[in-house]
Amino acid sequence: MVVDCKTCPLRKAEIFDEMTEEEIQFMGTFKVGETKLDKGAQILMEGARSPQLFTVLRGMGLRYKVLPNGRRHVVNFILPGDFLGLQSGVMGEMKHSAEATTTMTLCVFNRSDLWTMYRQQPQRAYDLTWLASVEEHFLGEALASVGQMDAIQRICWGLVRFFDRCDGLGLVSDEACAFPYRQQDLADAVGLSLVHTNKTLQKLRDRQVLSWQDGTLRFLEMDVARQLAMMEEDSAETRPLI
Amino acid sequence: MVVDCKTCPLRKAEIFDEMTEEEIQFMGTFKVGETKLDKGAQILMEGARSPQLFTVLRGMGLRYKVLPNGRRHVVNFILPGDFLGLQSGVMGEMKHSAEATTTMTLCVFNRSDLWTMYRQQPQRAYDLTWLASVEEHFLGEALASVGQMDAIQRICWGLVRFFDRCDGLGLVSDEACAFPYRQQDLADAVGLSLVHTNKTLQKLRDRQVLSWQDGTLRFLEMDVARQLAMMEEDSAETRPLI
DNA sequence: CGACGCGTTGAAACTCGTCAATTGGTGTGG
DNA sequence: CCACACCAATTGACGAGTTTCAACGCGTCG
Repeated sequence: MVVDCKTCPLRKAEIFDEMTEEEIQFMGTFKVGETKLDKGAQILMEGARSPQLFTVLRGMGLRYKVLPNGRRHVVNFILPGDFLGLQSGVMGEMKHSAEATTTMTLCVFNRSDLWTMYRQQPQRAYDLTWLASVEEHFLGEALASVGQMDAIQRICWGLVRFFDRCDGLGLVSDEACAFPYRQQDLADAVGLSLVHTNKTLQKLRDRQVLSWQDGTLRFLEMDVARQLAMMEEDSAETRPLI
Repeated sequence: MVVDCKTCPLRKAEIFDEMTEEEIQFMGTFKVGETKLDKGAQILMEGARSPQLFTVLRGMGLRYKVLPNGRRHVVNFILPGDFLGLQSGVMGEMKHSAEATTTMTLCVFNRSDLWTMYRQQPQRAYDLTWLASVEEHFLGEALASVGQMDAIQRICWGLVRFFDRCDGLGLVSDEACAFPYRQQDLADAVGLSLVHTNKTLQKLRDRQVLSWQDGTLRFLEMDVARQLAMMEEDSAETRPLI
């Protein structure tokens, strides 16, 4: 039942870089197993020193931080191909938590092998830095979005961003993609209250910009949504897959 | 006039990891020169493909993004020891701009030597990933702060964070540190309007939590400020210096 | 001297958060 | 099979927090 890296279905997605035979070979030895998680399960906990790193093979989840006052901020949505635990890998402990929103399957790697990778596979090491940089870039955009936009713009931004990521992974069919989260999750991601998020979604539905029901997200007027979100057309740059 | 890596004054700061002789040696060959910038000068421009990377030797600045609607978000304040241009180094182009707030001196590296570093100095490569991870961590905190806190909390968060960074660099003396920015910069960093930032600062002054005048920041009640910012005591973890 | 940048202040308008109550769907136990 | 609890989505009302507009003071610079 375990997926062999050689035939990993994720690599087919257009968003990922090509990999050499040698790299695939190496990833095969790096991977030590798979984990299957039920929906709602915790993947990582803030402050934990997990000895393991993961790549999401199937399913969706979310990363979040909980503030001392009890409020939660959703840092990002987790999609297939995402690499989890890099912070604990290099910094010693996780700086945020992660949980499964749907059932998920994760490829498991040993943190202790990370250093081997840096010595023996400089290209893969470079890719890891790349990933961290991409994440930094994303968080920078999220920060600008939450800091400078109003409710409608932020909601559009969050949903368009999610849609584009799904698109790159080939998860969009018929102009629609799965969005298995609750309104509360979206609210915590863009820094709005649940009630206001709900009312803003209502406006976007009324204006025929998008629809979201039964866990399915669909943009009826993508160009309007992009304009509201102040995002360019998805650039379709490729990125590494670990 | 050019500082030799062997005698780099920055390395003395307690916040930075110890470096081996070999690493210092390598950095000496990696460094190709220095640049001095006047206040207000652009360091990096969003979208640019700079062939150079920098480490801040002296001075302060800020990183920011400009949104299509003209609004600006200050992503972070730039302090000595910060490494600039990693995104353009690994991803091809900068995802934000940076400018000097005071006069600055930068160590200059060639982007083309980065790959050599990955092949020959895995420890330094690892450090680069660490840096990107730290930055990601910081942005995650900023995101949670801007997304979930009110004005007083956000302002405290931004200023305490800055103060702690200065502290780690040995830039705090007499309980005070330099803060050479405008209120507008702080406002753009925490996602508030200039006017409201001003009034919130007034409250913090009235409550005797902090003072900020003539470019000098001082906390009169640091524990109150930390509580408002919902931050723990500064953990004094060390980090690599590139 | 006048222009300009930055900090400051007051008032009005508005966005957004909180409180409260309702609906519909789902699962569980009697 | 129904009663009940529970969760997510929804809606209305109200008030707090923030933004925007406008004006003024102060210092610097040409």
